[in-house]
Amino acid sequence: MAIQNSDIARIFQEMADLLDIEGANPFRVRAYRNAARLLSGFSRELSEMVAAGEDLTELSGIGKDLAGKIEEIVRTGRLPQLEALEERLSPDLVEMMKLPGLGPKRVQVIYRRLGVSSLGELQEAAEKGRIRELEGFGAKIEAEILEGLKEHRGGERRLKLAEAEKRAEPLLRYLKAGEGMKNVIIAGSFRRRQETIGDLDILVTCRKEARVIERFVSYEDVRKVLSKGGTRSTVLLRSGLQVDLRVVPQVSYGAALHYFTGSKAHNIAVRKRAIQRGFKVNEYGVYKESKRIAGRTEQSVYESVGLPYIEPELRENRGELEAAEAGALPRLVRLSDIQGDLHSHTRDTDGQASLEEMAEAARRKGYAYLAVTDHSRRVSMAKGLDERRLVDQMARIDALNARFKGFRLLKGIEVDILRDGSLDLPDEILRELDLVVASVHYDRALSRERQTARIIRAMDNPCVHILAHPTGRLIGERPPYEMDLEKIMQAALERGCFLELNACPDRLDLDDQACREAKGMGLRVAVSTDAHRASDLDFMRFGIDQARRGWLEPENVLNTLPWQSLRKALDRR
DNA sequence: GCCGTTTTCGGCCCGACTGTTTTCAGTCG
Repeated sequence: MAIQNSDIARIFQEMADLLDIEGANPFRVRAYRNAARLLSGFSRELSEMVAAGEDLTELSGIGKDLAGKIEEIVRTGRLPQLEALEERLSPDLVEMMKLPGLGPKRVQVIYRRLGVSSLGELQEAAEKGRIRELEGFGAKIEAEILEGLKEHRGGERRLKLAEAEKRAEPLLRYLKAGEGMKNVIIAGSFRRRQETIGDLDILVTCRKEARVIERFVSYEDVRKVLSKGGTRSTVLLRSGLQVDLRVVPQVSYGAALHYFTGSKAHNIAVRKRAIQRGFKVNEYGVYKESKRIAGRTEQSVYESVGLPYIEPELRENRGELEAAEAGALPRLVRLSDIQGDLHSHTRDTDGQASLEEMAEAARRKGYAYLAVTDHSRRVSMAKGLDERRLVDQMARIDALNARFKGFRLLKGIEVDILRDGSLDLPDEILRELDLVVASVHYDRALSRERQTARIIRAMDNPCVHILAHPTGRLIGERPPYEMDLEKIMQAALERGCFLELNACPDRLDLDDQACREAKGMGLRVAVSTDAHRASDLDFMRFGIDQARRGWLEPENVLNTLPWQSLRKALDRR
């Protein structure tokens, strides 16, 4: 198994943490952290770039030294410098740094003075009251460490965006109902529409700052107030979700919104531009000397650094500033561009609504079409359709369509890709359908080579139009199966097939990086909900969020096409 | 360790809050 970018990123991250604890030059530490962040979100595999002899120092943040280390890791899977550091210190110290209240400096003191090098020893030292005796420590920090160790066992977890929305809505309603509240908005990764959320960052403008904070900490769902100041507070909700709230004056709203939306990397890049122009950007505004020259709106912040407005979904420092500079920002696809949904299920298999109910729900959305793509027979658990039942469903769809004007149900199937890459239903019947979506549900554990070959073989069949949930991942639960996605994308492009961005918030498969890669090679993506009930059609907006994070424009999305154009696009002959 | 329309040295994003101090260091985002 080749070294993946995430492996290299993890090694650099650990290097950074251990160097930090050791007291190394903080900028050297930052260089490792920057590199780790860069690599973890990088769409091409470094191992392939190394194999191709490409110059890694072309990447911003990677110099001669780090390029050499990357090559070494790709070649050997190891980094001797990290092993030497682990030898000198202890890999457990990295875990310690994740506890609240413990950063590199305090971990260093605990390690040096008490000889504590594991979480178990840390717990013992804290319980014996030895932490509080250390200089710069006290009873509070000691208690916090014990508390943190308890939480740590639960493991850190990020909420899926859809779950975060459910928790955020009542809190937002509660805050907005307060007296004198102007703007109340969730910033952070939530606003950037990242697929998972670590915490919520809420921004409020209001004249009476103290009142906002008071109202916030007295929300009924607050389990613990972690910090509380004049303009900022952090609480832990009963669900375990951490929420930060900041209050800023109205004149700073845009600057604060920009600041707290992030990402951190994007903000740093914007601030660097400001410095080059002799300005300073912080959460209160853009300043020349001590005079505020912008900050009421986000637009004004970008203008001050000579850029057009950049949509939150793009703010990851993955080239959006350069694109903005060049006037080449994408016109991101919007929910209103979507003409229909190309993946849905009914009661005939494992869905919960009838054909008619699904059609009505799609019509209410103003769609021009909805593809009914129930499972094929192999998925017996879901009562997958055989030929006879599929023919029966097709007849019922024809009957329904006769009643509709300006809308049609598309006759389709989600046909299983069998172990050898053949399809679960014969071509004769697949040819009769408007749309064939193919997907993998079984034999997920094949080798990378076999899985890739299997999927490409399925697309060799000219009946197949769309590869559904291409990587099979379930966010936070199941990793993608081993496969060469780039090769599959290339194969799809050559064959006139499309890949799906499954909009179900548990999947969001393809992810943002893959979408961007598809766009780069001219491969269109179908954003589909995989709805199993009428209300699931609303998942479309999560798909659109992810598509926007992947820089997709309307013309990169298959189902922005009206039916007649879509029909032509699906024609593989 | 990286980087360069103030370049190969000397910088590197910035402010709030907390706990432990008695003016500040460490952590966090």
